[in-house]
Amino acid sequence: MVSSLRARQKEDRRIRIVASAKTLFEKKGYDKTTIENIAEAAGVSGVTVHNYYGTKAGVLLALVIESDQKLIARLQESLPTNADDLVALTLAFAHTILDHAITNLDKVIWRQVIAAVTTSTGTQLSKAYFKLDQQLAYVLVQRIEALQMAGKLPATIDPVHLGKALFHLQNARFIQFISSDDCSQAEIETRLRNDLTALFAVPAV
Amino acid sequence: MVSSLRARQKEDRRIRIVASAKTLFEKKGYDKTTIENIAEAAGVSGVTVHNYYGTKAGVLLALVIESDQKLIARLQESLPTNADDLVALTLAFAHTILDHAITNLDKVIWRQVIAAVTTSTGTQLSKAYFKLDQQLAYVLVQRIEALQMAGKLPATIDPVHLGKALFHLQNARFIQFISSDDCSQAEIETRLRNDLTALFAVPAV
DNA sequence: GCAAAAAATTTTATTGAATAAAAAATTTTA
DNA sequence: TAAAATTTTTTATTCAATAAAATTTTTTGC
Repeated sequence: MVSSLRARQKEDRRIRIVASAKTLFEKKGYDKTTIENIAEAAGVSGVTVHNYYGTKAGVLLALVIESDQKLIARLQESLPTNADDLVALTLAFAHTILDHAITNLDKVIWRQVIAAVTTSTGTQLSKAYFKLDQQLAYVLVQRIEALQMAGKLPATIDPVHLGKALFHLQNARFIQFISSDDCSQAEIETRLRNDLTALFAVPAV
Repeated sequence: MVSSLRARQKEDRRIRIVASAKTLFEKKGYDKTTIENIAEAAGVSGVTVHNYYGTKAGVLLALVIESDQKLIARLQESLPTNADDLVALTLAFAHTILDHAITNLDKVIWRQVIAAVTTSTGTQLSKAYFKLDQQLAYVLVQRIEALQMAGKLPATIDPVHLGKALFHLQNARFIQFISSDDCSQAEIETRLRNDLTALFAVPAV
């Protein structure tokens, strides 16, 4: 048997639960959507939703993981391999991420995502999320390597260290972006630019 | 009246609630401590705890804000004004913060703090928390200014931008530290050092 | 093809967070 | 000291989360 009836049914339910949740979160908002609402829309019992995803935030995380996989694909093809410099590259990277985030979910929901990821350390879903974060960072690392190959960065720099540092900085600004209702995308990109300008002006010891 | 009886009683209750919560969180852990437990220990009703702090996480936040005020004081006197270079300064800054964090609360509780801060955007408590974060960042800015005055940093650099960037990076690593049970303080400090070394090796455009 | 075994879902029940409204108690103030 | 104002407590409800028992459905062995 390639995949048992049971496995197919399970997969089916997973898909229905996540799809129903996405629709409801968008329509009613995260807080006003109950597990029971999701369960009803998906045609399962509330306890089944818990059995599958543990918590309401777990369902949200599953949904974000799906969307993040698309983001990585988008970054891998759209992020230029021949950027002029590191500032331009990092800003393009951040721009794509912010853009993707805000077109998919609103800030209130993203806050729940951050909260869910930090509190549910150790679970399958949070591990999957962190893995995607690593993949995201690695896209940047690859472009930095290309930049270095093109002679636009000193050969002494470790691209992995640099990529991770820039990713963390971008991520910190991302969290700041979603944490405040009145912080525009343009504003956060300006701040990131200021970060980079200041950091790169520091001479190596 | 300097302070009415009512105001004094209110302040008294606040103190009792936060103190009881701290004791209980340490003894039983955050999850196993109920609002009712805290209320009982503080000699008030459960609803009063809600009226005062909104949520259980709100009580935790109040407790962290207290502790963070001490941290700022500690940093202001102990963080050297005559550091050798920016790497040493930033690492000393991070070290003090990590040290303070881990001696006051365990990682599991810190995760709840991060979650609470991100989800409760707009509340009094989260505003107070962000304000302390700013003060923390400003301590670093001041030391960077001193470094610049001493001729150890180019005069063209904006100390505010640089300080904020470094604070965000430090904060990102702090969150990574508390997000994993098997990530030592030494390990995170090494990572931060790698971040800084890589970033400062990038030439200005 | 059928019956026993295995697996998964649903039902049922409980705890605790969060919130709202009414009731009760206490402090203020006139 | 009595009325007014404020605050806490009581009471009640919704929903997340979890556990255990009961039920249904799929597998598997014959």
